[in-house]
Amino acid sequence: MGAASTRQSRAELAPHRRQACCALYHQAVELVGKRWTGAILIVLLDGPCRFSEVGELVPDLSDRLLSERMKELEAHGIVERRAIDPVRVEYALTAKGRALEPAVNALKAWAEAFPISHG
Amino acid sequence: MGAASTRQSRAELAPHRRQACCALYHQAVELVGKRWTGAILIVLLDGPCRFSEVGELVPDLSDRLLSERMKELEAHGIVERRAIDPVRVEYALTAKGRALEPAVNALKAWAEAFPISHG
DNA sequence: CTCGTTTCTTACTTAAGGTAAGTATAGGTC
DNA sequence: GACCTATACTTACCTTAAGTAAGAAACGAG
Repeated sequence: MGAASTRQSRAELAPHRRQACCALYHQAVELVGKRWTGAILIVLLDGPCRFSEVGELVPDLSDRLLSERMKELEAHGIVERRAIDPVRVEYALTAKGRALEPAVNALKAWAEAFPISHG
Repeated sequence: MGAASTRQSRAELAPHRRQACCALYHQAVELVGKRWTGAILIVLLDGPCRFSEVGELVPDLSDRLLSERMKELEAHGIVERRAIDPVRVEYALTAKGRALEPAVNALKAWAEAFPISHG
């Protein structure tokens, strides 16, 4: 509620001359764009994967964050958790998760066409 | 360098059975997916925009973060800063920035097809 | 039964984000 | 020409999220 005060007066003065940032898109980009989430998704788009396999395939991702991100993605119905036994767990994308493929591929194509310089 | 140690032994044991998360894509998703960046981009894709206009169109985005994100996007050659006079400034996407449109549209389509529940 | 592996969890430190206020420049008002 | 408002930031401070390290529970191998 804080930034609103900075902007409040302006927002009232500015009429709807232009489309405001769509709320659904905003929520999506804040979730999918969260740190590590994009990397986890591209790995899972290649097929179901064990916890530790995802960790191996995403450099510098710690167990703690991987566990946290997986829980978030599961809570949003993007990945499905399949416990083989209490020790072995497999994660797979749901239909909702697989529907992200075009977006991921488009971003990947952009990344390869316009590589980022330093990091 | 920290999480690497957690994973080091495993990474050595696991051969390249499956494609690892592509570095270029990873850098791109970490930049574009950064908080507020996606929202700023969708606003600028609609056309060049003043600093305060972007602020009006992205709810709850503070001046401080808008300034920070704009600097980052400019540093990566995604937006171009045009100072009309010392007080008035306009931001526009570069060709590299406009090339993000398919990715943004794909994510927007996903967001509208599979709305996110709570937030 | 001890050892190693896997999937987390808890406790703690550091980096990023959020809030509030201030700064510099320009233009307008009186 | 002192005073006010608007714009595009900047600085200082505090809170939340990310990163590090260590360990716990559930098996399976030997």
